[in-house]
Amino acid sequence: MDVNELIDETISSWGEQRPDLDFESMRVALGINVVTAQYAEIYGNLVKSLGITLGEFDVLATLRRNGKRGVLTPKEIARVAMISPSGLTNRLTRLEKMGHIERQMDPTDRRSSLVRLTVKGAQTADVSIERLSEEMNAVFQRLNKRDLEAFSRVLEELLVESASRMRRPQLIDSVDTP
Amino acid sequence: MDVNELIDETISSWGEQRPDLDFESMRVALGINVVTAQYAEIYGNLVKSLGITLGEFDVLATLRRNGKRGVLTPKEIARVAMISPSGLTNRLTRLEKMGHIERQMDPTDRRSSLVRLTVKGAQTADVSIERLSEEMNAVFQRLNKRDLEAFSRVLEELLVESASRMRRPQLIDSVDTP
DNA sequence: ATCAAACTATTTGATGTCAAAGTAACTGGA
DNA sequence: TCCAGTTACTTTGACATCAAATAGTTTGAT
Repeated sequence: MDVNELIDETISSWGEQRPDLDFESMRVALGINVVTAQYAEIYGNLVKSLGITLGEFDVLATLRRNGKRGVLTPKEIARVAMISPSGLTNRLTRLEKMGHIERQMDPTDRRSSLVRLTVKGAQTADVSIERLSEEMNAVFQRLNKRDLEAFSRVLEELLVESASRMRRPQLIDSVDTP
Repeated sequence: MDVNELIDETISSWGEQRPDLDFESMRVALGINVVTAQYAEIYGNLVKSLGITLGEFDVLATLRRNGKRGVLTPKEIARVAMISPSGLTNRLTRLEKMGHIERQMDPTDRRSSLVRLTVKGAQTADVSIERLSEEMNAVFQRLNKRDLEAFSRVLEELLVESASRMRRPQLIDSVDTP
């Protein structure tokens, strides 16, 4: 069974079970989720053959965008790559073992360090971005230009909207816990 | 710094470093990723207060869509929820401990089992879907109807397109490995 | 009727992530 | 100068996930 049918089936069965609710937007929300998962796998496979994961590519790319031998602090990388400090430490450790980056002392702040791409790391980043951008362009150039513009507009609004809905209070109120 | 700016910055710095490549579609691809991550957090928080994760909700929802005391085999749940067999076993074990589901022997096939929602599980599924659909509708009703239609069209095409690009051969060809 | 192949769910082992605690270093007001 | 508070990264511990191996069951070809 095809993924679009799976989504259709989900929406229609919810409609039967809970006719009091409106599931119109859920179709879109489900679609976004599935699209993301599918392309994460596709893009992941493109860099897998270089021995890295998509998360590790993110780090290499962040450095590479800062120059051929890009240098950044872990803090800055974590901010741009939107990852937790501990997650970044692990990625850096793996990348260091693979010889893609080097960690140096920050001469101006001994708490901090400087992360630098090696030549190998820069090459890996370059090959990766070539493959990824080619794949992305191949996918998107097939789409209707006008629809794609509308798509981008909606994405931007969704991003802005999500920001305003992020931090909510969380209380434990399980259905059988008073 | 806002997420849209982060994406803009990423695209423009790639353009400087690799003017030979085309990053137009990458903006959209990045946007989809970030939108998904942000809403996963938002929706995750909505069910977190019920003591479950979004993945666990997926299982409860799959059962609930099959009836108030929905019954399905693990195999069928795994297919619809798009999760690995081992991942499902773990989710079922957690849900069983929480009292949301029961596992029974399948009388017609002793390799298999039947998973049934408890009353508590059905309640949790219902409260969850009410919150989630409300949140989704609140977000999407703000958007331009025509843009949203275009958005859905693009999503569908992306889903179809991804299917044809999924299974690719993978060889190790790291940049310094002959 | 037999048994090899296929199937279903679970276990195992490895990976990658995060939150929170820990370590070390910096900063600025008293 | 001192030191309380802040900052930067790492470590620890807990999870969730998957791929591969496993155990038990069913199926179908002979």
